[in-house]
Amino acid sequence: MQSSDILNELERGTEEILVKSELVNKLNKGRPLRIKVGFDPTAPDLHVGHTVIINKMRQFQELGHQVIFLIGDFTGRIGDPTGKSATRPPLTEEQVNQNATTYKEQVFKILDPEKTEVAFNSTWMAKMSSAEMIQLAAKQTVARMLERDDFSKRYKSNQPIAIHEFLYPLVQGYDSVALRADVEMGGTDQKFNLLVGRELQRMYGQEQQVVITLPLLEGLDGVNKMSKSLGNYIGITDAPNDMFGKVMSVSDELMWRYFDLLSFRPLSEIKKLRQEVVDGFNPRDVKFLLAEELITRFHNKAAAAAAQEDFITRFQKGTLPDDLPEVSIEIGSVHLPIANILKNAGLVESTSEAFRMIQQGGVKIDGNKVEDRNLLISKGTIAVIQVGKRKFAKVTIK
RNA sequence: GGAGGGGUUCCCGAGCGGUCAAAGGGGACAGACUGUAAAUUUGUUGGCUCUGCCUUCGAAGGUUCGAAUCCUUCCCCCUCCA
Repeated sequence: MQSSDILNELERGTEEILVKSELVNKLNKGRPLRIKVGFDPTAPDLHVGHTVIINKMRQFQELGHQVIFLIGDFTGRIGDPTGKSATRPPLTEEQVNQNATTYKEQVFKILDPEKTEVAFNSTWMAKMSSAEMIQLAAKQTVARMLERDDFSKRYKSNQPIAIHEFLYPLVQGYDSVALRADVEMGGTDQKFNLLVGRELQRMYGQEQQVVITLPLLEGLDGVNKMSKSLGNYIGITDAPNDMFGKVMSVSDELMWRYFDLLSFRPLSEIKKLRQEVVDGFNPRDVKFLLAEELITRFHNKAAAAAAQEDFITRFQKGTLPDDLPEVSIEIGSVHLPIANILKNAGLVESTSEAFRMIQQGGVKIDGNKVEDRNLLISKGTIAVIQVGKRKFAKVTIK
């Protein structure tokens, strides 16, 4: 591959490369570059939003570079300055190790384990003395810290900023010094922290790392960034059917964004698909392709095909899938009102919710809408109960 | 240390003695329409042994026939001055 082609490949899907000419110089050195990417140890359940950067890491690996998967176990104790929570309860070493294992299992679905170095920043940070920490803190000013977008916003709008939050970028930056990183990648929200790494490296007499930022992927709602707490994510360990459903529920607009950031298809092919949709091809079927690609990546091809078939029988033809979750509940008496059955089967949160669902016509037993909210279900009944479009179970009443 | 502002249901935010399970918005969920898309539209959004009852408005006490609303103490958050 030509070096200009390599650069184009690396640039694809990135938000910003600071500084591009430095990256070119580094690439021309002909040695494997050290590519640092930090991860938070508290959230080891990855969703596809995280994979945007992991895909990029893989790309570097394929080009022969050294990827460092840094687990911020020390930083995790400080708490990232999101403004949401002040301090986090410290994780035990055991928890960190367990999370790290979970991480690896997931990440190695994309990365090559042979070419990945896993590091923990507590390795060097835990040894740092208070005096050294203060020296580190002395290398940046409050004014500089307030340049960070969220800090300045919070400061201006009278939101609290705790002192320790200033330490977070410093520690993250110091990691780059400790690892002698050539390149550090992160989400656009990480830009400030990544740049602090550059400055600290210079102050410690090292060659400065190149900073590459990648866009944050929007969640299923298309508005907020994908996150577990918002529940708008596609988890990479999600079951094939769930993944398929989630991809299908994404808006047409957002689908293209997902193609850009998650698909391994060449840009030219994506462009062609767009044109086909403009010419009248059903976007739903293009979404099928995306779902298929993702499920193949995180599960396998057969699972992808099965999920698609299941989806078609379930939603296009309206029949129920074969592998319904089965629930059996025991009741004390001869029969129980439907509301309680729904609650006991875990199909609704409360009997009040059950009543609401019935009232709104969202409850079906063996395909028949339940009209009577006081309907009694007798012992020995076996029926497929459905609440809304997505929740259903084969319920056995004992 | 001083002065002031504030804590309301998933979130924002009204309410400031009864008509308050608490306006309005957001989100979410359900129905219609669809392509499990968008847009639109109708409705729901504390719990229960459900047309009634029970528990909620930072916490605990108190005043009152009656408190989210008044009083006391406590806890927490923010701002300004020093």
